[in-house]
Amino acid sequence: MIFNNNIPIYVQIIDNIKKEIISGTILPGEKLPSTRELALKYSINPNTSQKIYKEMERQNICFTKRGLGTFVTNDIQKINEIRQQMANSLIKDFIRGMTELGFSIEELEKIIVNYNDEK
Amino acid sequence: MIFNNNIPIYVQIIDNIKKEIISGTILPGEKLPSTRELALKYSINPNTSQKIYKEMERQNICFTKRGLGTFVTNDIQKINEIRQQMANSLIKDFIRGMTELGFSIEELEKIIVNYNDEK
Amino acid sequence: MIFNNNIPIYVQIIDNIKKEIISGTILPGEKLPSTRELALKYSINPNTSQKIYKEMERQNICFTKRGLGTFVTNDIQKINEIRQQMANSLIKDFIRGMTELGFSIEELEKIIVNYNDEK
Amino acid sequence: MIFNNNIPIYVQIIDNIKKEIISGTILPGEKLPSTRELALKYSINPNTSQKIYKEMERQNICFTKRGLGTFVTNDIQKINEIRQQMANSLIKDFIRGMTELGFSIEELEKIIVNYNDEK
DNA sequence: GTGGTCTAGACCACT
DNA sequence: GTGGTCTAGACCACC
Repeated sequence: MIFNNNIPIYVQIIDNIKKEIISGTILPGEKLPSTRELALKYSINPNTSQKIYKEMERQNICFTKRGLGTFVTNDIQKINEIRQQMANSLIKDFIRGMTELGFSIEELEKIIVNYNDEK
Repeated sequence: MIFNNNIPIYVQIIDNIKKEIISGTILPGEKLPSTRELALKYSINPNTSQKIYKEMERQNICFTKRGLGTFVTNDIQKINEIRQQMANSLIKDFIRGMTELGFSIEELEKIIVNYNDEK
Repeated sequence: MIFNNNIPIYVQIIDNIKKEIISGTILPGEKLPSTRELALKYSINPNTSQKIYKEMERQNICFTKRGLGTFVTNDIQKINEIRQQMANSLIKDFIRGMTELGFSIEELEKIIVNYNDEK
Repeated sequence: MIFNNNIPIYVQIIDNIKKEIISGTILPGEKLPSTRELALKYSINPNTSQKIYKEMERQNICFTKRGLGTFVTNDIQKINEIRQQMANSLIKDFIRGMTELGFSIEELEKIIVNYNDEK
């Protein structure tokens, strides 16, 4: 994984893990890698792994069982909620940004449709 | 102007000025405020103004005449190019983000159309 | 290091570091001194160090790992390219300047040869 | 004339006029343009013209006759001296720069010879 | 008055 | 400890 230097690494990895959870690559209730494994996987410092799980726990995306590891939440509702949150944030940013650049919603529709056709 | 604490002030102001140029609030070739004026306008330090103009110059958005001031580029092509660049970046991020969350392009179309209707 | 008062200190130091990289005093991929160390080394303000590394990064001479430090590029090709660029710029300026003063290329050859002999 | 933003305009113009004198475009004893004419010619501020002549006078390149204008020195020796000065400065900078980049004098000879052949 | 450079020093997030 | 940002304020050359 290549990191964008302007966004904290831990935020980028959290985002990545969230997407794996939402897309089903990681299932609800599944055990996440240990902090050491995570550190190896992403070539980061174990301290950063720690920070990642701590922050995800704070967001109720996962929970820790002492001596067993960190697990993805079982709450499917919560997972859907996260998906919706992330989507809304993307949509809002996109539309706000584009209208500030002088694009109308009608133009945005065309752009999306054309984008589909190009592919 | 209210600043988002997670993004450097100078980046936010650059974005703002770019939008003023794109929207025609500031015309091609027009003189931009002096670094001191800019500092007053946004309640920032003149050093930050300096950083803003230097970075914009690096992006060929403006140029400097020694002792006279900083001016928006006369190159209208360049201004259009910036608008397109900013738009493309927004579009790419949006579509990539949404598809990673499992949305299809068709769904994106519906979201945009609905967004329009809601208003 | 003694600074020439007519050229910004940060430009002179960049030039110096570039030469250290080209000559192999600093190796590709090697960690550069921290901004604070650089500040001490050259008796400059840490802000000036910052400016130096930022500009060098812009020129793809080095890259930054957050919280770890600034490193010389690993791209040996790039380093050779910089050497060639710096050389070409010197050659061009020299020949243009001398021909403007009315020297022919033949005369330049003689000057260089004599310069060698004088030593 | 296109100015390099990193060198004072007045220095660039002085350099340019010196070259015109050395190359014979402007003859010894010839009247130079008035400050106003010079300002028009180079699209600069008359203050800058003033500064240019003042500095050239200081270097004994020209002299002023009250009410008549500014004239190039009649002293051909002086003109040759300036030529030699400018040349020496170019040569010194070139050789110093190139040796710092690791080029030997022999290589410099080849570069100059090849440069000739390319043309 | 204008931008460019620099110092001094602070605060922050990241590793 | 590392870089990144920012403030405060100074000095300079240039136009």
